[in-house]
This record gives sequence, C-alpha cells and structure tokens, in this order.
Amino acid sequence: MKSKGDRTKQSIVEEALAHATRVGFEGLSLGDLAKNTGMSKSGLYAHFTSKEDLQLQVMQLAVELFIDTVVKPALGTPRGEARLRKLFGLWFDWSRSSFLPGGCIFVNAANELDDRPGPVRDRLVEDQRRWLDTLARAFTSGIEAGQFRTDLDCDQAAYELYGIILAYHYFSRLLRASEAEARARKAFESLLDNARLKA
Amino acid sequence: MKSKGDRTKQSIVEEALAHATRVGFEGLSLGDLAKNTGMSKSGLYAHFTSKEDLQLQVMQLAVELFIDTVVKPALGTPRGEARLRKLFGLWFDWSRSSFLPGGCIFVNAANELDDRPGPVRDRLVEDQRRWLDTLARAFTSGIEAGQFRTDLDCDQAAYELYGIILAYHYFSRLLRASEAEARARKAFESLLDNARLKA
DNA sequence: GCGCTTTACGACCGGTCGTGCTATTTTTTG
DNA sequence: CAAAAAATAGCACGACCGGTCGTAAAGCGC
Repeated sequence: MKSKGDRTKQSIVEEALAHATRVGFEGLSLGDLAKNTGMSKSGLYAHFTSKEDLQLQVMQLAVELFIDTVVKPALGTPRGEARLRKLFGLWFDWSRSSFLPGGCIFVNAANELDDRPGPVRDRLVEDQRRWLDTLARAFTSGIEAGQFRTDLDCDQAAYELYGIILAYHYFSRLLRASEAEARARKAFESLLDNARLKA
Repeated sequence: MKSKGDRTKQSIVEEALAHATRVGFEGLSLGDLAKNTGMSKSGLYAHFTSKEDLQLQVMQLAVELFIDTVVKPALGTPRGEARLRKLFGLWFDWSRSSFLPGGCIFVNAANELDDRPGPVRDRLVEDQRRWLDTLARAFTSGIEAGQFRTDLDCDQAAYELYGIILAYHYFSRLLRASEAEARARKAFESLLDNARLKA
C-alpha cells in the first residue's frame, strides 16, 4: 500500500544516510542528493519541509535500522554475558553495513552535533541515552544471572564498553589500522573479565 | 622581532582554532573569521594562500599548543606510571583549555576528516600516531621500571587508554554528563590495575 | 621624514547553498 | 478513460561561499 512518493522518499533518505556517514549532517547538500538519485533538486526537495526535516528523517531511519540490525536480534539470546557478546558482535556488523560507507552514523553525528543545538541533536542524544541504557542493563542482567560481581558499576561498564567502540571507530576509520577489530575484541574480553566473579 | 603581520596572523589562527573546535575544519568560513577578528575578508585572506593553508596552520598551532600543555610538562615526571598519570591528567586540562571551547580539536578532527583525504588529514594522522606512540612508550617504560607486567601489550594499553579519552569527550560534550570525568578516572585506574604486576 | 614594503580594504567574480512558486507530468482513483 | 490528486521539473530568489583584483594606508629601515 506504499505510494510512489513514499518509495522515492525512502530511497532519498537512504541515499542521504549513506552520504551523511561521509560528509556529516550539515554536509548534506540537496543538489548532490538530487544528482545521486537522478532527480531534480526541487522535485527532491518537495518531499521535505526543510533541510532539517530531511536530517531528522535520516536520523529516524538510522535508528530504525540500528534497532533492526543490532538491538532486536540480540533479544533472542539469553540475558547477561551472552547477550552482551551478541550486542558487541552485531555492532561491528552495523558499523560496517553497506548502509554506512563512512562508518557508524551515530559516532559521526556525536562529534558533529555536540556543539550544534537543535532538534537533530536532541534526537541523537535521546537515542544514544537509550543505547547506553541498553548496554548498562545487559550488565545488570549479568549480575542477576550470577555471572558478574554484585558490586559491578553497570553504568561505568557501559561507559568503558562504549569507549572501546569509539576507539575501534577511531583506529579503523582515521588510522586505517587493520588490527582495530582485534584490539577492540581483546579490550572487550578484558572488560568482561573484570566484571566476572573472581574464583 | 615579530612584525605586525605576524601578530595579526597569529591571532587569526588562534581565533580559527577556537572556532574549529565548534564547527570543524570545513565549517570554518573566512567571512565569519573576518567578522570575529574585526577585519575585512580580503584583508584576512591575504595572510593565507588558500583555505586549506589556513586549516593546516590551525593544525600546526594545535599541535604546538598540545606539546606545550601536555607532552613537555609530562617529561618532567619520572617515566612509567607517574608519567602516565601526568599525561592523563594534563589531557583533561588540554581538552578544557580556553583555546578549545568545543573540546579537543584532535578528537573533533578525527571524526570530521576520517573520510576526507588531503594534507590536513595526513597531518592529523601523523600527529595522532605520534601521540599514541607516546602513550604506548609510557607503558613500556612502566615495564622497564618494574611497575607493570612484562607480558603487557603496550599498544593494546594505548588503544584502551585512548578509548577512555574518547568516551570522556563523548560523555561530556554530547551527553553533557557531569560524571564524565569521574568515569574516565575510574576507568583509568582500572586500566592501570590490570597493567600492574600481580602480588 | 622620505620611500619602499607590508598590511588591510572594498568591490567583485563565478558558483552553490536552501528555499520558494508555478507549471507540467505521472500516478491513482472513480 | 477521464478527472482528481500526487509527484516532479523548471526557474528564480537572496545569501553566502572561497578567491582575485587594484588601491589606499600603515609600518619601518635609512
């Protein structure tokens, strides 16, 4: 029941998402997008009320894709350490998915928007809080399952885990370091080790 | 023996550095800079051969300031753990210094330039490699001083340390989380703990 | 304080930006 | 198949972009 307009709009936003991973949200240009989608600038623009509207829809699509690729599939694995491993592994798939030629859009956006107030930033912050909460809760579940120390600071663990993810992004994207993933996985194991109950 | 031109040029680059921490290197606009420095656009532009030239000089200044505020002062403390602590502490001063209202310029630039080839990116990569090497060597010194495990993977430790720094930047700048520094320091202690010789 | 050099200015270039408005084409519906 | 509705194109706008002029003023060694 999707109209023609809905379909073209979807493809525009997808193209914009891919482009945004490379040039950022502000770097998106309606002219470029029109060229890449084979449309006229005005024909493309008619689907949105403003550039900011476009940016918001890109964020929206990114969040939906992230939930589909990372969060939902992980819900199928048992709580605690197993789910944590799954989340971590799926994040690599996400950050390398064909939708995101420039790497994780959230990591890119976090840096670009941290000093630019507005609805796009607000939306990002909201969703990132949710994601960190998901990570923290995975640690909490690990405690409840008897896998992790009862005195584990779960928010702290989520902080450190996200640090590992950010470092991976930095090493692989800026430095083009081939060992980036191995380093991230090693750090992850070390983090889990510290969280575990000691014999 | 500094001429008038040298002085104004310096103040332009300083202003550009501060501005770049908020809007990025590409976001720098000659018109805005001219307004902020009270000059005409053409008068300002006469000091540079191109916008890219300006960007390179901003990078250059940032590196010099970083070496002065972080690297050099740390050389005064003994190698190994003490120096590592000093480097870590000084980095906070750096990232909050008045030169950088938008946070560490290197963290911002890393994300902005990771997909934009060119001399500015090349320069950044070179300097960031040096910085990571400094961190790794601090760990090596800790081994030689008998403070850390002999089987410690120093590059891995540098990776994880930079992850902590990146997470701090993310938590404080995007999420405006007041506990960001405390989290970073706790993670740092945990990293050192893992590096230390076990009893 | 003369005269050369450095520094800064205002005007202006071609180009691209986001964003309207109107016409035309295409899709959907009765 | 025609009428209504939706989608797209064409065109123009004001603003701003990086960059180039020729020229005037300020700095400075002699």
